[in-house]
Amino acid sequence: MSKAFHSYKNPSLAVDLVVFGYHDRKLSVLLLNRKEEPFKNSWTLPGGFLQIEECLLQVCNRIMKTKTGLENIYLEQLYSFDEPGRDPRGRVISVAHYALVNPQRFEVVAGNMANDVQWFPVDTVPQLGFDHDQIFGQALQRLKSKILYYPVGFELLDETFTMTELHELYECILGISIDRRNFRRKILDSEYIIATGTKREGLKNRHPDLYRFNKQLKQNNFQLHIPS
Amino acid sequence: MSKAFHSYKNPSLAVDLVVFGYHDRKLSVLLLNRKEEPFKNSWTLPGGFLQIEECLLQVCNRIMKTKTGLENIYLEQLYSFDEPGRDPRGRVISVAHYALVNPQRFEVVAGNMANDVQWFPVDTVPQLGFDHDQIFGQALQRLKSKILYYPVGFELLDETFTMTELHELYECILGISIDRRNFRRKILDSEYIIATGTKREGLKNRHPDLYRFNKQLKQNNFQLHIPS
DNA sequence: GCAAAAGTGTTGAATTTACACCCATGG
DNA sequence: CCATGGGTGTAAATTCAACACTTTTGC
Repeated sequence: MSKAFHSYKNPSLAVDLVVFGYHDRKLSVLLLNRKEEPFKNSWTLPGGFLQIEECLLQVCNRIMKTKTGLENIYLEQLYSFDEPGRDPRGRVISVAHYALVNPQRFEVVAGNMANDVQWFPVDTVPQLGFDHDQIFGQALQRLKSKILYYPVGFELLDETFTMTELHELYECILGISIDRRNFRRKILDSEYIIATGTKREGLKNRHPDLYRFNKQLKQNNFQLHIPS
Repeated sequence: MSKAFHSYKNPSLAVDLVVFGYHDRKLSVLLLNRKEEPFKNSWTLPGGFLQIEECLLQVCNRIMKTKTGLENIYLEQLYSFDEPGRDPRGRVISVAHYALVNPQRFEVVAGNMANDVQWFPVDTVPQLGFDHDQIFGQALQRLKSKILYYPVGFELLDETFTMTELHELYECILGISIDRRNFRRKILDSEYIIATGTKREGLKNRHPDLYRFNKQLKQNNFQLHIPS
């Protein structure tokens, strides 16, 4: 290594996670109640520091597992936050990521660093510690944009789902109402989903068709238009 | 500070810049020829390490100035790259940014760290050192997507410009041909540009109207559709 | 047979595309 | 007066938006 390479002091590098889940027809985010200062007893995003040998996705997965008990979930890098005062303990740069989880399939567990772990519907999120309000807002914005042209929503549903469930998910995330029939046509034309040939049983009304996400999708031919 | 806060060794934090310029009807990128190992005499993106007290945009601006002589240019964060082997000197995580420059308005100068600084048309970029091929590719992709819904292209042109110049810029960046008349209508309807009322003089044909970017733009009402 | 949710199709409106003519300028 | 590039409009095709009836099921 060159001498110059060592002559820099480095800020701490962290990761913060915006974990979205869809539960009871509500989009929620997973928050931790901190057991220690700073922001003791405040709600914050799960996060943690990077060890020298780890890569970012590894850190994310480690934090997921140890702080919330979740494993094997959809993760995407969001943005790096570097405001000098963002962490009162010192200079910390955080590479924020967001994750999409189907909460039915996982049980969340508070790790020993937190008093509590809880899902908050996105419209009832309390004020968060650090700059996590900003990170959360940006993640929500990203999710809203991305769902319009990429089938990211399927991560939030079960393996198979009905058209109505997918429709409600879109309305919930975007916060608008979308014509049921136009939505169906749009989604089916895009070939993002495939009918399984089976129907959901045990409902008191007509049994709806079940679909699954088409993983062998060649390309993005989906663009949902939202009325302004 | 808590004890835990100090117990992490931190990787070096760097910034790499993909500087785009538009010159002679070509989209170009600014590359540095390295004077030192690693990748001595190879072309790379300009980049540098973050000092403990700097924020990311400050680093970008410092590198711009010292390595290329450019100041006061459009900058946007792209992505953080963290492959463990990406820098042979050790563990370096790079927060890549991209920049848009009007090369007419600036003279590029090689800093004392580089043999040479040069604009390369994006379709003739040589193989780059580090993982800079990947960073460059991702930046180009981002620029192509962004120009479809955000008036980012104006940073590459002069303060005032003709419709034809803007049209050619779009065709060049997207690598497609766009109907001149439909493009004009789309752009004018979006109110992204304002006619200055003056015309470009001194041409041998009809004098075209000059426009400027509308900086008091309320919202994004622009969406360029590209035929698939 | 009735209430509740799911499946299906059509029509008018808006947008996009394709395309051609006239105008201003310099030589 | 002519060659070159710049300005403008219209008609057809496509896509989007709005909307209503029929089917299946459990009770």
